[in-house]
Amino acid sequence: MRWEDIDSQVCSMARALAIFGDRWTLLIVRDAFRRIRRFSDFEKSLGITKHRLSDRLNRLVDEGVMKKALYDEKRGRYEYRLTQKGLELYPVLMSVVQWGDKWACDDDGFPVEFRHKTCGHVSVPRYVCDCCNEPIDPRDMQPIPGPGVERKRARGELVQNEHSRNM
Amino acid sequence: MRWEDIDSQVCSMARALAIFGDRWTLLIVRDAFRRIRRFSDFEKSLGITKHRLSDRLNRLVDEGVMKKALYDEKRGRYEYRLTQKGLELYPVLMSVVQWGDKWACDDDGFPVEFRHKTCGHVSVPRYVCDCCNEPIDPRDMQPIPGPGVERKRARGELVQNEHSRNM
DNA sequence: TCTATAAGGTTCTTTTTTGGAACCTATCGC
DNA sequence: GCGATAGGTTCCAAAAAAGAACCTTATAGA
Repeated sequence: MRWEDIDSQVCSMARALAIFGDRWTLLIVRDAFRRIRRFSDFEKSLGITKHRLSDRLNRLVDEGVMKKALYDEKRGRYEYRLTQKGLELYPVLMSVVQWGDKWACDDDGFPVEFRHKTCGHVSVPRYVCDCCNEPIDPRDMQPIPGPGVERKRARGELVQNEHSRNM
Repeated sequence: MRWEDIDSQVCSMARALAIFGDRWTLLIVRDAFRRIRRFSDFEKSLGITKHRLSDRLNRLVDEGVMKKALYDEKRGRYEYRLTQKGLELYPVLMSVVQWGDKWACDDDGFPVEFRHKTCGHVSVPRYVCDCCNEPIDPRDMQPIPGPGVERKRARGELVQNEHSRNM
């Protein structure tokens, strides 16, 4: 399968990764969360080539993850900012950072921690069930087909077992 | 910067993405969570070429995210299973899936939901502060340098402002 | 006025990485 | 013996990425 067809899978993960699952995109989003907004600042921060950066920023704008905002009318200069769609990538970034802190760290320890302004403490956010508030253990999560699968199945659009690859 | 040097950044995210931030790896891990274990089953599920799959599985084993387990001594056949390091990618996958459910969905709705066996309810896990249990808003999280940055800075190893790209 | 510089790109060329298909090897069931 | 199966490897063409050079407009400074 070509990567560009990956989002044809009935799988939210495949469709999400079609947008940000390449080499640089998530690092660009990371920088955007760090309030980097201008082309040249992304360039300096990432060490990415202009070509690639231009391409990735445009793609993020096309996908609605970032938006351009004019900041210099004379020269037609735009900043790149996260949209709501982009802001909601925060849990993705946070979980990647936490995993990296634990498993891809050098001997000096993790590079950064976070203070939760609301309560004032250094926080290590955790994933909990929105119902019982208990931390999630993968073995306790049982996948069940949602509407996106049931409706397609009712219309006979799914090949055998395709519903089983729908995480 | 070459992608293969990306993990030299003092950034947990860059170092994590150096391991699983390419096109296929996270989809392979997804399948592993779905109890797919054998080469040919990954191949069928993903539509990836053998070449690529072999390469990615070996890399995951090298990185300690998966391990090989002999299941047919005669033929020297191995299964690929997640290690603890791999199992702890669950929040990453889950947050990607949730984002995809919300933002990369077709009109039929999300393909899958999850029942939390512990409490018996359909659950949408969320990130909360481990201190005050409130849901996390990105704007409330203030990054502060951790030991991985402070120690390097004390040894004079950081160039100006490098600590500021350490998420 | 002339020149230099900066931002935000685009173009060109070379390397790397993919995708796709064909091929290989050992064992098993018949 | 004969085809099927699992788990690869090899080869080649196509796509994507890296690196450098170049372009355009505007503004700052000599």
